[in-house]
Amino acid sequence: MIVDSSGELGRRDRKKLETRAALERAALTLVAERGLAGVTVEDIAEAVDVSSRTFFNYFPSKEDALLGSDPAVEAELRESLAAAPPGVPVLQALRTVLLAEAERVQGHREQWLLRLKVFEQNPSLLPRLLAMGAEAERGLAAVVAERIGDHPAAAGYPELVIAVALTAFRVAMLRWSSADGELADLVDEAFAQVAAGLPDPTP
Amino acid sequence: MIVDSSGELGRRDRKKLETRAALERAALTLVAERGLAGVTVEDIAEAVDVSSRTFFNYFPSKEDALLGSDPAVEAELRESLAAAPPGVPVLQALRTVLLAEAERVQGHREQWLLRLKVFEQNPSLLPRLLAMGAEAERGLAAVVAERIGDHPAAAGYPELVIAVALTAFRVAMLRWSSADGELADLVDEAFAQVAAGLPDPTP
DNA sequence: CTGAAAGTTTGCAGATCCTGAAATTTCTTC
DNA sequence: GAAGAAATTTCAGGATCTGCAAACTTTCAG
Repeated sequence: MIVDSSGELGRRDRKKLETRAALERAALTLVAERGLAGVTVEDIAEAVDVSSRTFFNYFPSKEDALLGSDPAVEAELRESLAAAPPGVPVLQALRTVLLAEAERVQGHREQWLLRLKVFEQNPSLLPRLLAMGAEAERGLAAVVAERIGDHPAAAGYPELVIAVALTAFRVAMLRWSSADGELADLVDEAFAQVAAGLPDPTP
Repeated sequence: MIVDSSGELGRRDRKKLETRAALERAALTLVAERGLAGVTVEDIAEAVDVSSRTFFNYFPSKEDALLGSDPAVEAELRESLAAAPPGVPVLQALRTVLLAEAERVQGHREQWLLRLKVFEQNPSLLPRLLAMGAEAERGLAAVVAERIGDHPAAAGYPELVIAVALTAFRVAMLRWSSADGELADLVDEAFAQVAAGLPDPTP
């Protein structure tokens, strides 16, 4: 990636990003229309007017084009978490970080709703959706371990708190996809329940 | 499935179960030896001396043979949960149910450790591992919804508590795979932390 | 402007995955 | 045993995905 002083990309990299985005868009819309099995990689490549070999230069599989996973986002989550002031409890820090992420997702509402719709209609994709979090988990758990220091009483805590936090986020997203409202509110609500120890809701 | 009065299976069904188990075993050991990419479906079928088409009669994909997922287990989890006495809080009921499940897993320690080793060495399988829980989630969430009744304050609670509980179980399993000890203890510990609202561990 | 370096796209060959359909074998039941 | 049900096999074929080398585009230095 070549970046000039003002943060602009060169033509080459702009084209790359555009191709990638176009492939994602095409994959999402086509699969939304015809279902996962009704769309071949060739169809997607065709729609963007590149060879199917090129598709595989960008995504390792058809499913991956639908995920919208972005290594840059992961890295940013890690950095945000690491940047939280020392006194803040881990769960609280995660809540803040993921609320910011929720705002971002909300910013691409259209695309995410389409994506979630595709996931609903093609349950075989759910694994990948969950795994998207899973990849991030290791890295985030390492940040938490760093943060709380290394002592026996904390064994397993980093993995657990990260896994639970991402789970809360995911559940909030699925809720958000089937009802109107602010994703951030749903995320916040989920964290509140987790922080309270998930007591039975009182009618 | 034909079951005679004493709960025994006929020859046909015994063979089916045996074939299925043999395919799982072969898949696990071969992949543990050579890695996921180093083993073809044909290799697995060959090792069990069936045609590769038969493999696909049992498992929809190579990965699925490694999962050890069992619809019967899911059903049992749902029933156990539904059978918990009315007064018990949901999280507590889940703890009990999953502790029992932990004992069961511990009973197949060898196979599960091999399986988890395979997962570690082939991260592309992690999605499926997570998804195994995901399939169960819907059903379990429905049981929880039934249990707590339907009121606005509880929106999203069933999905959240189930997702978190299964996450806790999964984290405990991963910990268990890399250290000796009782899985049940690790599960219990994880639930205790969740019930306490995941406070920072005190050094 | 020009040519070389670097990076991207493409076509192609080929292994593997997975599915449908029909033929064959194995098991159950009468 | 013979009929029928169920499982397995064989076969054909479409789709996924990878490696490789050729062709093309962009970048950049001179």
